Amino acid sequence: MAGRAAEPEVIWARPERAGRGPKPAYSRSDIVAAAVRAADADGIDAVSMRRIAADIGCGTMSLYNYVPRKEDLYELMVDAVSAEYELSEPLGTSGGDWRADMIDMGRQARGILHRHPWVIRLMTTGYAYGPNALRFLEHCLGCLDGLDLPGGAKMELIASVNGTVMTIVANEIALAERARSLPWSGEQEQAVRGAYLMGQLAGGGYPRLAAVLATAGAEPLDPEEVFERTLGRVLDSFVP
Amino acid sequence: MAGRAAEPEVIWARPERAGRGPKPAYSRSDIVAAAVRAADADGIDAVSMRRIAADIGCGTMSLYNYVPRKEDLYELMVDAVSAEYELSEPLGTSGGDWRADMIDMGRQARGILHRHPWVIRLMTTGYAYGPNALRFLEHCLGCLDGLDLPGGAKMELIASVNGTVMTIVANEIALAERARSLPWSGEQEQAVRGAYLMGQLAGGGYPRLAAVLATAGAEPLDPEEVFERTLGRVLDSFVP
DNA sequence: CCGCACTACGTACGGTGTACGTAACTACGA
DNA sequence: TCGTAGTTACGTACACCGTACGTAGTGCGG
Repeated sequence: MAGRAAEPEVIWARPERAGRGPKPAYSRSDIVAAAVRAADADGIDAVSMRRIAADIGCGTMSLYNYVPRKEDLYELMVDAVSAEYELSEPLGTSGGDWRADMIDMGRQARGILHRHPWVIRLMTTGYAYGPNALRFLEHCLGCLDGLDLPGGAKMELIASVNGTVMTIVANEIALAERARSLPWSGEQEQAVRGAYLMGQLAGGGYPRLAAVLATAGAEPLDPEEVFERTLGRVLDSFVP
Repeated sequence: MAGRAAEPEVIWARPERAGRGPKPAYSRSDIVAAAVRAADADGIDAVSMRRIAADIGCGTMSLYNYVPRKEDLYELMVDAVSAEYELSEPLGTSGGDWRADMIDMGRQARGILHRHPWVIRLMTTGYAYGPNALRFLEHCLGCLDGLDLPGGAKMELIASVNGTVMTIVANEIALAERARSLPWSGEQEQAVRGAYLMGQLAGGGYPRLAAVLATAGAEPLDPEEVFERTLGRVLDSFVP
């Protein structure tokens, strides 16, 4: 019997190497790195077991010795990417300014999500408790050490910052990511959708929306500015 | 030549019925309704062209006369579901209290997302400008009519409310949705993951996290309470 | 009334995740 | 020390996916 039974398990609790058989020719991190590379280059849908196996240079089914199911590979990918956080030790980089620390975390998260847009799709499907996620949480709690807030509220603050960053970046990259799976270019898509929207607005059925987009939509707003402002608002909402 | 060329187009601009040939046997809304039913019942991954065709009672490829690509079907599904908003006419239900109106919108959004959890996956991939989305935006702007805020800020407020609701509900249903694609039950999954987490916390590597979860995690917190509190914070962050 | 755009549908292609069987190899228990 | 159990690698096969393409029939616009 080759594969182990389909018992409930968590990938993090599964040892990478069992003591018995021949030495594995590859490693779990090789596989995850290849998957991340593929997703960065061609989107999450391009991550297939066959492609990764080809990249690594092994047979497709050999991967299942390292990763029991593709879902687990996703989970490993998300955690691998959250290793990119630079978590200054032992506390925040600002020497006690929790607000600056959380803004730094938000900016870092934004950078990570821009480098790996597929993370958004994966994270909305659930997993967020790998080793690196735990280190991240612990670090954030450390930054909030001096803050006079109950523990639950601190967790909510961290979750709000993360969630806000994710939705903002999701908006920022929506068009670009969507264009990846389309048979035409992103510019064409934007043009066609813009034309449709303008046509609808010209119809007069949405007067307020038309007014807002006519004035505010005249010059496109700076993404950095929106990001900083929104993040600031989130923090203010916890400690005004 | 049967299919039309792969030119950039938006599903909303494509007329459902062209004047020339025989009367279509089905309708776009039939197909979308079947897709929504399938997604509600078995998750978004269960929505396949073959299954919908079987539900409808037609050949698989006939669907492509109504929906050029599956992505467009997704877009139609999202908009179909946003028709479930009850948008009181002509303004908010509260006679000028924008705060109550936006809270109502948030609660309705939460209900919709709980009824159709797959919407979260689809919306993070982009499309949000179908007819019902436009009606929703226009309505929200109407609710904010009396509010002294620039148009851009109003749009940010609406986006923040929507984004917040989405991330909250994503967390609320993460486990349940994840369990759908697993070969074991959600309870087993939760048990195994909880055990792993407890083991990690017991290791002493995450003292602050362990402390927070030990006190705050003793009795599980009420989702309604978290939702209302978070939503309130978002509104406060715009107009304190 | 003719022609053509449109409908419906079957077949087929290239892709997916992964169950299962086989053969080689190694570390442990006796 | 040696047999054997468990692990590794990998090929084959299955069921499913989206959809390109071809064909036949239908009914409106010129």
